[in-house]
Amino acid sequence: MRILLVEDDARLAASVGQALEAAGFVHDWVEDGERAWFLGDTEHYAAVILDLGLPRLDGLSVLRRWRGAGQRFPVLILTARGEWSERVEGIDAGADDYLPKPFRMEELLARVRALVRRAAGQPSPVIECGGVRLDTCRMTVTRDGVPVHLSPQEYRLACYLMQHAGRVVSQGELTEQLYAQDFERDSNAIEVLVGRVRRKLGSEWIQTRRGFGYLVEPDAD
Amino acid sequence: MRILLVEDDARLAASVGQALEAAGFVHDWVEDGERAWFLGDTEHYAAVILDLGLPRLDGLSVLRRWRGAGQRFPVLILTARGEWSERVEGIDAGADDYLPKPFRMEELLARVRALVRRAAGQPSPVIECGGVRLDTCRMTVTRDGVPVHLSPQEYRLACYLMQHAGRVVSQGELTEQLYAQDFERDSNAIEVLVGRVRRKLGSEWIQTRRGFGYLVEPDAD
DNA sequence: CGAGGGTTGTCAGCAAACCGTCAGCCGGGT
DNA sequence: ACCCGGCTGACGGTTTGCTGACAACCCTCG
Repeated sequence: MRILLVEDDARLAASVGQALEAAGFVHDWVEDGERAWFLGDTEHYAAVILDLGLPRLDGLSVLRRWRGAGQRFPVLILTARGEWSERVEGIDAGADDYLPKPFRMEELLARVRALVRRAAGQPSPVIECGGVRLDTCRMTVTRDGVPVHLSPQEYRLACYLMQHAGRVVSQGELTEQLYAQDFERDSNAIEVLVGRVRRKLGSEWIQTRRGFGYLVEPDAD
Repeated sequence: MRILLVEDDARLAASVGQALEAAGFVHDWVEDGERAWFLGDTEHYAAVILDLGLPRLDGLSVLRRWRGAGQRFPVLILTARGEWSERVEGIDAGADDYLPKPFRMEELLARVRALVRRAAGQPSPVIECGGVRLDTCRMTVTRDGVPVHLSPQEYRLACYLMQHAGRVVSQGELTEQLYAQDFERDSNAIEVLVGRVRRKLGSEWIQTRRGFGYLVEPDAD
């Protein structure tokens, strides 16, 4: 689950980044609007955390450019003061959520989780597919009611596949979501990871669509 | 666009209702959690505005019940105090957004608009022609309900023909679609491919227009 | 500081699937 | 009958994905 963090205050960015990693997200951090615009336009993020006061290119302008270019990823806006007119402006510019500084790190994480979930069309924090239940708040996984221990990377893979259950997810997409941008392209790390998750959650749980990617079936509903 | 408003303060409900109507929404108003739960489960809403402090059945419980029952509509939570732990709890219970009282009516409307916009559905990813059903998300194909396995290239061919059902598609066009530009011109690869697909999906399914190309019939509708 | 356990990417070997090629066949239109 | 466009079965080189072993790395604990 890859997040773009746009924040020029290095200290704040560091603590947010740390919290994101601890919560199981991978993140890229940029400090100015120009670079944010470029990355948002070229990479594929599950969500963006966007500070409004930025050097070089203002946050709202970046957001409008993204939306103008058809980018759909959810955006959470951070700003120093909770001026309500600014909130409306931000939301109408295409933001999906708004958080005034100062904020509790827990709240930021909850909102990011909610955004990612919602963008994946999955409003509940507990996802269930084929006997596997994943609680995104507690970061726990059970299979047929039995707790299963997944390593962080395994958890991220299972989580992403479940959030996109019913859709084939390519290796490239997984690589983008699970690793930072400078990861070596032709590695079989994903295959190995899939193998490890299969061993824990059942070999049939992740299906292979040869030549296209992987798929987990959603529960009927 | 129908909105469910769950709010026990009659005065506030009236002014929110008025604002919603002015913004072009139709709304139903209920005052207690029991009735809210019932309506949310039986009617179909574009979004729900949910107050947390409710008589008879608490707002968070209502939300959890809805989500437990698989209801997907976006929910915006209202609550009297901006207690951060409550926000986290609400969002993790499956809410899509959160607004502390007191709030500006404009901000509420902006958020509701954003929620409705985001929840708007996508077109169906399933194509069907002559008993063959192709799911572009799962990349699966069934014939008369029976799953059929197609290789990547076969899948692409079937997909392209179905997307252009009712039209004759030439071999040249198929070559352009399925292969890189430098593909050898006088190869019978397409013919072989068509043959393989026919064996799996029925020999009549792809018709030959000698000298022109291939054709699959669209379903009448 | 070092041992030990857990995590995760790399690598090599393997099995299966994939897919273009080819040669020969078929069948309809002139 | 003849020809040309299309069909088909067989073949094998290549690609793809899976797996076990291994090593680097990062913890924690003694």
